[in-house]
Amino acid sequence: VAQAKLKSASRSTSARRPNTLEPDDIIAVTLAMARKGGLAQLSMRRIAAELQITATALYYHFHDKNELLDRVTGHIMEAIPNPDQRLPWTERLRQLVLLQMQTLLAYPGLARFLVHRRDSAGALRWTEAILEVLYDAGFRGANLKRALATLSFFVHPLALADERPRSGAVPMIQRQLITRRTKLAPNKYPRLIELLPELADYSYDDYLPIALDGVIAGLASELVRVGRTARRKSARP
Amino acid sequence: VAQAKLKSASRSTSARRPNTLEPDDIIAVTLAMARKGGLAQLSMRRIAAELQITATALYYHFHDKNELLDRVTGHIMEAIPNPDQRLPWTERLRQLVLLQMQTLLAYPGLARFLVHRRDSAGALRWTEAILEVLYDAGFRGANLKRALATLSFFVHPLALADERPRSGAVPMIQRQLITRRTKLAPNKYPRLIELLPELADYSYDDYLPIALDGVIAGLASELVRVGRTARRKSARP
DNA sequence: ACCTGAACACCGTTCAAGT
DNA sequence: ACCTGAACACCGTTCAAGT
Repeated sequence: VAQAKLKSASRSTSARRPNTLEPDDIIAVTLAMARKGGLAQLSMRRIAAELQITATALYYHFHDKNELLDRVTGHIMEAIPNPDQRLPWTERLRQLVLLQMQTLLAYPGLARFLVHRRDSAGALRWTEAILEVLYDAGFRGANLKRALATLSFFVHPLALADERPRSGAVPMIQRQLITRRTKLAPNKYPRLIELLPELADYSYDDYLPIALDGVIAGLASELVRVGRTARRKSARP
Repeated sequence: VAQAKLKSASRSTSARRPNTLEPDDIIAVTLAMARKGGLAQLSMRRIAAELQITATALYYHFHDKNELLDRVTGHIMEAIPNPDQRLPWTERLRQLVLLQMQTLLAYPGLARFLVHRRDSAGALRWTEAILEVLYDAGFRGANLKRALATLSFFVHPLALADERPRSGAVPMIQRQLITRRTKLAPNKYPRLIELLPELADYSYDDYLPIALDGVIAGLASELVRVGRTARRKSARP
């Protein structure tokens, strides 16, 4: 969808000079590459090769790699649809955060870029989307800050990774690997060894929605408490 | 502390051949470099230069960079002290997680390495330390899994970064940067612009303990609910 | 205006060769 | 046993030169 928009935009602006390489073409190609292998795998030389130009030519259109990635990640984050506004805010927030996290996992290196460049288009879009839901839910002032912070600290560990996992469900504690390791140091990880049978091979994906529900429930209880206090205050005078 | 332990270990094993470079010497030097600039800044060539050898010499002592970093990060994570066991488990967990997070922030790139190598000594130490507290608190089986998962999803966003921030308190939403950006696209981030005055310049560090308390409170309520159910079940027959 | 080519200062890693 | 040196296949970026 985002790619199609880019293609038509470049075509209309380059109507007079059809064979000229436009910045939007570079972004579109980079976006396609990112979809396949994530951000971390992108290099100026690889992008240039895909475009059949030299790497240094890219520097004519963009000041540096960050500027190009800023544009690309902006498109990625803007492609995340906003959940239906008529849903209860808890469900709306749940859907939004799951979609955002899915996107961060689909593009390894994206989360790191957004944190590194907190003023990038993608980072602002992430914030804006969450603020829309929180505001409609009734969060204001200090509570809004707190809610935004709480959601900022809710990060899928695999969003830290630079490679896309080959299997769908990534086990947090992989019995094989741990067993090999712990055999080398049997008295270093007593609890881990003892609890391994009940912990082994559980995946992040299984517990993501559960953990998220916990976070949202916490936010909801904050909001209710604030609402009660506000009503009491306004009723007194 | 960890460095002193390494030094003496290498001295005792190399008593017969005092001028020989030991793997522990390499680890000690790498550890010192990591303390100054984080993991992300370490390269085989830089480590070798500090040791006054060639980069390729390192490959005689370690199979690859990951093996060296595995050892180094193991020492880093093992240097985190376990909180006093006599404390209430909620306080114990709070102290542990704050210390762990402080360590991850002190060594940019460490969090990413631990996620990338979930069977590394450092990653296992992280898990072991948390399991010790959760087990003593009374978490078992599915609840233990859930608690561990919940804590896994609690990640400081700046742990994703590769550079240590120069200033102590890093603002999540920096008024200057955002204002510059949003002026270029005034109708793209309506909520962000509207709420900027009340959101601006608040730091992650201010909200970290608050967010953590929320997570721990959630875990505690889980534990209480489970305890009640178990007592009811055992009282019935 | 738009792009190339050479160059610089980096990476991780392999491998034959030296002592 | 322990290390060097050359080499390979990469990086991001600058800058003079071409058309």
